[in-house]
Amino acid sequence: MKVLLVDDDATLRRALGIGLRAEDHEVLIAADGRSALQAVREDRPDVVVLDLGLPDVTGVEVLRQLRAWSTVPVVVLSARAESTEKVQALDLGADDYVTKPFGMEELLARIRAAARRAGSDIPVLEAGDLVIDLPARRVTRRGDVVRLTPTEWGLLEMLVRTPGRLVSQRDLLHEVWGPAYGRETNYLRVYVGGLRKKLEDDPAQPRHLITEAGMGYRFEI
Amino acid sequence: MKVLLVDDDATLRRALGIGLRAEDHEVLIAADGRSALQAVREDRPDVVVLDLGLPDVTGVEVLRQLRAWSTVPVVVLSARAESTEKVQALDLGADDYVTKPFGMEELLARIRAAARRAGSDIPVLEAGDLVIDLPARRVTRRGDVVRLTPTEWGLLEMLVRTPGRLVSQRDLLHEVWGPAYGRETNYLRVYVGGLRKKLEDDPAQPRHLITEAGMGYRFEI
DNA sequence: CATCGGCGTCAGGAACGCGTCAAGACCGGC
DNA sequence: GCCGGTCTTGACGCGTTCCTGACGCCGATG
Repeated sequence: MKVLLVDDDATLRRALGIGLRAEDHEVLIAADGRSALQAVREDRPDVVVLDLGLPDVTGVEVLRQLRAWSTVPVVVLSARAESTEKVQALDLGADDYVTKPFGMEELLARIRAAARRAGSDIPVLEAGDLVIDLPARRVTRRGDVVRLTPTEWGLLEMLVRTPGRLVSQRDLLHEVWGPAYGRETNYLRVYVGGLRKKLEDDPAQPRHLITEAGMGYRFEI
Repeated sequence: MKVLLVDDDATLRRALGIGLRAEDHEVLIAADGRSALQAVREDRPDVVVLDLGLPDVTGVEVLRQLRAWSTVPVVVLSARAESTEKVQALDLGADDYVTKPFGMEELLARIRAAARRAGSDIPVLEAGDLVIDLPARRVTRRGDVVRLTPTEWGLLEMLVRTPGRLVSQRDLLHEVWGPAYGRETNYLRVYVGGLRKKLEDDPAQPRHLITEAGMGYRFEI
């Protein structure tokens, strides 16, 4: 599981990082709000641990911007137990709120809980005559199984994880082909074409795999 | 029979473990919810004994997660006799609910009962002219018994436990050959070939043991 | 109207993964 | 020790998947 750790305190980062890695999580680090937002967009972590006391932007502001487009579970850390801030954070879509000082075990537990809650949101997605079962890795169209190659799966999975939402070309390439393939948009054209041929009634008039010229693609239910 | 024991209390684990092993069960241990879910996925126990008072996630949450994809019988242990929690657990698919303190004999009986009930739930899987009886470790094809080697059985069992669902090469190797055989996909090719020869009408055109190139295999009913 | 950038399509050829086979190693029972 | 069954291992052919470049279309731009 990928965990993004947003905190300006190097000591705390180090301690949490050790604990998280001990549980086989992949740990990403961001020391300020700007890079935190960038990291969520580019690396798609499964959970974000966000300290409200950041140097540049307030943590609350980071959370607000994040929630404009992402549903990634966020566990908020704060030195203050003040009710107002806590309410504010939870209203903005934080999944949990942990007050310092806290036990490492408790935090790890809350992170796991948040990730698990989020992970079981959409087991199968139905879109018209398509049924997309992500955990089973199975797509059916009007009841018939559709066979996809691994690359086609990676692309479809990335799009389907945020239905209706635009996913940039850069992020798609980053996720499916790796960070090095920053601007090879021809891959995308070829594979989106392949997916449309397999999934759409009329590949020339796609209803699900929508192009946003110059930006990316979105999966429309 | 494989029993997964999920409890954070080492004393209780030890006591139950002795009792279960005395009845010729194979006992697996998990001390928290996360490893419990992992253990069910990877080791496919026949019964799960789940203590609701776990350190990380609530036992109820573990149960909910589990039921998203597994039908393994679960016997719940709890210190509280509160009706709400009990109802909640049973609603989520627990097969039995045991309140502490309990007698060892009682618990063992309930475990046996749960396993028996579950065993008669899906005793056999019928797929075309195949009948696969997991508890009896027996496969028949058009009424004739098919002889399988231990490795072939392990592979088939892993695939058949989640019909229609893709099982990754990694998980198959992990379960049948052990964690060390992370990328020896040649084993899989050889043994899937052997199974097809024994189970499929036309091994070159398999209808049940389906390959998903680069990803894994699935058992199609 | 001409140009340009972005998208969709297609069709090789390369690279990879899969199925098969057979020889040898290993391990049990006798 | 011998024998049968089982598992491992490597090699080979073949089909699938992936990459790559070329081309046409379309809308935007000047």
